[in-house]
Amino acid sequence: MDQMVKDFNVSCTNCSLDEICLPRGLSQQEVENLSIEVKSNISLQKGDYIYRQGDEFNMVAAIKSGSAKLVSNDGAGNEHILNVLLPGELIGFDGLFQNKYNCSAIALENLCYCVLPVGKLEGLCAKIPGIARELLKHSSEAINESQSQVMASKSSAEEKVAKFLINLSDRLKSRGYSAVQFNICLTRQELGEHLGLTLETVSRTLAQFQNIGFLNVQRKLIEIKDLQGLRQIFTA
Amino acid sequence: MDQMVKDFNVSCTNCSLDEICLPRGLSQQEVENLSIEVKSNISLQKGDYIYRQGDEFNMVAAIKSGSAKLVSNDGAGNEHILNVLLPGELIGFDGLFQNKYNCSAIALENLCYCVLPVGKLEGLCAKIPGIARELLKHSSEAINESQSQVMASKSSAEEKVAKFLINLSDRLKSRGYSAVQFNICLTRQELGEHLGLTLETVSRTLAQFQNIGFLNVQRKLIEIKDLQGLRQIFTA
DNA sequence: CGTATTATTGACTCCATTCAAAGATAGTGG
DNA sequence: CCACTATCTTTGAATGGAGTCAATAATACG
Repeated sequence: MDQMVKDFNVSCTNCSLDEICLPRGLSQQEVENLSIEVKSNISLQKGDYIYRQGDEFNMVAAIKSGSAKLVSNDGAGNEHILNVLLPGELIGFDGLFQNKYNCSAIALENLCYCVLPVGKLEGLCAKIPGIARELLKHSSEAINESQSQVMASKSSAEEKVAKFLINLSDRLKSRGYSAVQFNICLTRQELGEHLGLTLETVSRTLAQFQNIGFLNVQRKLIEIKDLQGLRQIFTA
Repeated sequence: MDQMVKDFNVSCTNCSLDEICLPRGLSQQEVENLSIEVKSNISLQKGDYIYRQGDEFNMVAAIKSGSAKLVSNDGAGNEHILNVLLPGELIGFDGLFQNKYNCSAIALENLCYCVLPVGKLEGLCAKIPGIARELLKHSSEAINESQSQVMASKSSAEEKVAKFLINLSDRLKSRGYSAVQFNICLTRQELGEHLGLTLETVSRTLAQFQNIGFLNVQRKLIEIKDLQGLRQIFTA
């Protein structure tokens, strides 16, 4: 018996991340229109690139599972980890300005992501009323995020590490993961590159938090034992 | 004799800043459509607010003359100057995400600006094909700017001050002002709040640059005597 | 002219870096 | 399974750059 064949590709319309990803502010009809243009579930292994700094800007991507890092090289040989990305988060907006990516996106573990090709963007903005607003909103979120990082850069090592852990915890929680136990997929070196500290200082600060009783640290596995205490480090 | 009365309001169509401001990527027809919605030439005095942190997001603004600073308060009493704004630069995108401004914009001297009301935005995006792209591009530029500030925050006091001066010099030059002599409208305190340094360190670093022969410093008036030398501080 | 604000300069302190060494863990191949 | 290696992490000691505290100087402003 003939039957309509359902497309089994996970699309935006039935994605569990639709509340935190691009579709969050769109109507069901709009999401369906968006869904058609999105290439979903591309998978990568640890260390693989989603895109490279300097590459021509050709897509905006959404992390579907796993995590990634945004790495920027300033030309003088210094690498900085701009951000760590979790499922539902969008990347690539930095490439719009000069039509090439301003940083590299690299998988920190096995990872799936979706792609919105840049060629479809202008058409989508015309066809889907809400999409321009949502894209701008996501950009605005990225601006806010960068700005709070700039502000955090003035603070002490303890505050930096505490803020990073709390921020990660909050974001994991809002995605349905445990807020108190998680794997930071970064080495101490990478944590340092993200926070503007040396790897030794990161190590010492984590050890200190463990001694106080705020954390249990086993290499990359972090257990937050006193979220409140950790929070007070930078609200005090 | 009856004659068409020309509107003498300076509008986007005949603004000298059209190559660096919002209209930069739009066709003449598109700029005319944009121009209708833009309220131009609002003037302020030193210290006045363009908008305040926490205010409802209701417009994107473009500096027309004079300069402004973006100030963010982190709630723990720390103020940070996110950026200094020059003619032709757009502000307010940070407000899109949460529908309220993430920082305050304050005039550093007598200042004129134009306003694009947020209510007109969605309509404009639909009516003017290029406008969504241009807005996104400006957001992307803001992201890139913030990201390079994050990276710069790791560097030494000398590098920070040198980068700030070079950056300002470049932007002034592209706007037709002198690249080698200008008035930084910020106090040492404010410079410090922008660069993540104390006012004393800023003062000492400027004095040092003067001793080397890179600068002539007379309070807020800066003369760059050796742009090349200044540049080498952070390219070396 | 007097006051408030802003800027400079010096001496001392402290936090994070640097340098160094040793320990822990994961992965590989015999 | 163990040995071997590479990578990552921890910890200690010494150093240094920017912060802090304090006093003075220069400028702006009513």
